[in-house]
Amino acid sequence: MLFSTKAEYGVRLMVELGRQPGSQPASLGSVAEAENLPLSYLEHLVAKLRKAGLVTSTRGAHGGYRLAKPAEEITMDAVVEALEGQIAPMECFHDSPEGKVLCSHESDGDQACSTKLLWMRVQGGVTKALAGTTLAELVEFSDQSAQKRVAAIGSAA
Amino acid sequence: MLFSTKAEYGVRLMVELGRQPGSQPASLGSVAEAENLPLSYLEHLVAKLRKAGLVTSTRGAHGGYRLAKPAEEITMDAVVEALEGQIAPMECFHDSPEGKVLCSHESDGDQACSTKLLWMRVQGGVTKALAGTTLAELVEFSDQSAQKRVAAIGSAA
DNA sequence: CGCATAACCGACCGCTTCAGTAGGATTTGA
DNA sequence: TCAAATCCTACTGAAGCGGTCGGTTATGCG
Repeated sequence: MLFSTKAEYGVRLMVELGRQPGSQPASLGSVAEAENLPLSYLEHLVAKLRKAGLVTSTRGAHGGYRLAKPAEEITMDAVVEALEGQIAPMECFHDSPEGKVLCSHESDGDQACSTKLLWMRVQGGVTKALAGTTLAELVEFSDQSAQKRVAAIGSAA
Repeated sequence: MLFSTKAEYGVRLMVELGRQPGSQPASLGSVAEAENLPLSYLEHLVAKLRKAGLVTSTRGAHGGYRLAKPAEEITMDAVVEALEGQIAPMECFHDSPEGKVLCSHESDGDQACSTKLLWMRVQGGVTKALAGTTLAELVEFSDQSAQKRVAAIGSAA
């Protein structure tokens, strides 16, 4: 598996917040119930999202979480990275200060290790997919399928 | 990390075999030395590659491993999949009998879970990168950088 | 004020995988 | 026969995953 359930649960959590009308905060409890996920585990995940500045929280009664930005401005690379940590295909891959991708096997100069070409392409494919998807898209996507369900029930009745 | 060192080491191993002149078998020991990797660990990896039909082996003295097919016909999705197992972005993702990708959260009908769109795109990006890269490309890539090194040393002397 | 409701925080736990080691059995060329 | 090699199984320490639990703090409401 490329990603663990942390990404899965976390994305579902974000979508649920995105579905919330207005900017009303949703309690973790309600999210956990809606998505059928363990509340105490979600607490860990939402903490990461908060530290990454993707959600804001209000404490106390009737408190909860809401998106820190409009869903259109939240791309999924930020969400997944907040949950899973730096996204790289391989351990020896990290962003250098100049933003370039370097393999730790190329100690100095322009010497390239044999796998670099491959991981560069994989990295590109993944980040393109993640950065090219906004939370708003996922919210709309899930709304559509919900409407389908309602329509099906309606026509059956 | 998307992949473990199993993929890294395994790909390097395959490249090393691809660099071998003729169809001469290379012993694991020589590969381990060339790539500076633990021999006893490579044994596990090469076993997976052999079971996947990517390399063939000849036992006994002067034995070793060679590619089962020309490097041009070996795509990296097969290699990585042999080493890491089925490549899917998420646990709930598996190929259905008809080849379609299904999420186990959509129990029946056309109900889609909110994350499906995202993982579909990620899956597409990764498989496109892996299936679109042949072992021959990586061999050529590593040969080029080796030539660069030789040239650099030559000009320095 | 007091209480319920929530966010917060850290410790712990069983399980699986990772990365590697160890030891031996088997096959084969010289 | 011996050395070199593949092959196979079992084991291990460390780390991450997927939670659980208990407790603390903040806040709205009656």
